[in-house]
Amino acid sequence: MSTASKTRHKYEIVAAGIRATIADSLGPNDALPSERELMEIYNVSRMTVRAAIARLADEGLVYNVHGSGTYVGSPDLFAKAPKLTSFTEDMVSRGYAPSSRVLEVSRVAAVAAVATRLGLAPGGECTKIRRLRLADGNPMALETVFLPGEVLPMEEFDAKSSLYGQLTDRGYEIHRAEQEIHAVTLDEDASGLLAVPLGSAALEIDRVAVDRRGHPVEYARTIYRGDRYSFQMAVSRESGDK
Amino acid sequence: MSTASKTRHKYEIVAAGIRATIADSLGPNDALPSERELMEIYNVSRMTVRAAIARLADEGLVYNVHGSGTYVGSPDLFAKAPKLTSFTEDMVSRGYAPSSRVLEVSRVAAVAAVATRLGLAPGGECTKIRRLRLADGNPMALETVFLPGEVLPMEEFDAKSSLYGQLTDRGYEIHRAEQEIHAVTLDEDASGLLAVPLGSAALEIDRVAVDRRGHPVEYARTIYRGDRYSFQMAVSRESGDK
DNA sequence: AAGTGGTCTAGACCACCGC
DNA sequence: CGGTGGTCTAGACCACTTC
Repeated sequence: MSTASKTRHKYEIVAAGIRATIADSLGPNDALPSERELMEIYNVSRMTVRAAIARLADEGLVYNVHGSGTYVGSPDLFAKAPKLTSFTEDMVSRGYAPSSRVLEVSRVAAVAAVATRLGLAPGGECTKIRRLRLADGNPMALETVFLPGEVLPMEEFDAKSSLYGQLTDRGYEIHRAEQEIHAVTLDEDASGLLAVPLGSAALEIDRVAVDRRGHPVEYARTIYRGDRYSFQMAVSRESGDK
Repeated sequence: MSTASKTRHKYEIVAAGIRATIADSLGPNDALPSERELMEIYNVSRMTVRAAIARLADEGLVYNVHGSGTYVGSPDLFAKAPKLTSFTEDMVSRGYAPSSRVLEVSRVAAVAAVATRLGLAPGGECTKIRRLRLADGNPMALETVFLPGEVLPMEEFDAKSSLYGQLTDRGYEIHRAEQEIHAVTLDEDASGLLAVPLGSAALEIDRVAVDRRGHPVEYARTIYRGDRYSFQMAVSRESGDK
């Protein structure tokens, strides 16, 4: 209730209003008022209504049926659109209390695999941060992050605050990322840190994050305990050209 | 070249034109003509130009910078938007020749886990299809699909043609899905079929696919060999409410 | 036939970027 | 400051669904 009043744009106001209507009085697959009705309700033009609905549809909250109407989506499919989140954000959204134990902060020369992903010359300077990530105090993941030296020199890293926040403050706002998800079995080192048996299954997520202009900002390799973590996402058919 | 001429809408024509321009003469991070220039080039209104650009931006082909311009995206991030694909489509896009060996087709009563996901009453009738999926003739994945009985009775299943195609033909077009990705270790049965050692790591992808109205059409559990398969996707920040 | 969402026009002003 | 994308209006016609 009484959400932030930071709604600058009209379509945000309309979207918030529709959200509230759904929460108050609509269930899955119920029809929303028609776009023309919404125009009158919110006293805006149709394009503004459509911008608001498009936003909600992106989230999976509603869906359109041409010639019929706009409907409330199924609750299972809410808010699962693949989104780029930090470990902290991810854990909070899952209902865990996140914390960290820093294992290593160092300045290293990029090996080929890292240099390629970060667009650096081989041997280029980068900052390496290795952290054990905890959820509700128990090991959840083992994360190794590489950042180009100029993005965040190791001396400037503050282990106590959000890495993404620090990057944003320094003018490197992450915009999108490419991720690759593998299944791996844990070696002695990783299984010890994650407190699971040697040979346990784990999800390894490799991520190259870039800023709005496509310049690499971060290469992160995170190994999640297979028994505690699964990756969830909603996908839709046709997002491509056809 | 000389793509299909089925471009009914103006924004599709504009999008195709921009695509061609990029392919012909632009590289990553080059600027597109401004929206107002594109209006004149294609003789359309600005909203139509923006609809075309929005489509291309969805695909990751271009990105906008407020106050500056629209630019060509980095090739690494092309066409990786998480998309709902069948195994066959997925393998083809990865450059493999897909094939299948049907292990089981049967009519079963839905156990609780299946009934819940498909929105059926417990014990409701459904069709179960279990297939070994091959890529270039070698085992890649083990797939178990459950379909509500009325969606596809087991007698009607044609092992030789695409399941998704059969569903579409019967009026059950899949629109979106929720997926959950786990890391697992393979038991004796699965490791034997997939031709890898017992205890190997594998990716298990559980998927509930629904039609445009949110009705479940398919529940599929697919176990991919960890040594051959990884899941790749591009994600962007902010797709949610803020 | 009536109502719905989908596309489209021809304008307008605002917010942001870079010189 | 001029140019860019972002939002917005007030209309219009088309394609589709529903009765």
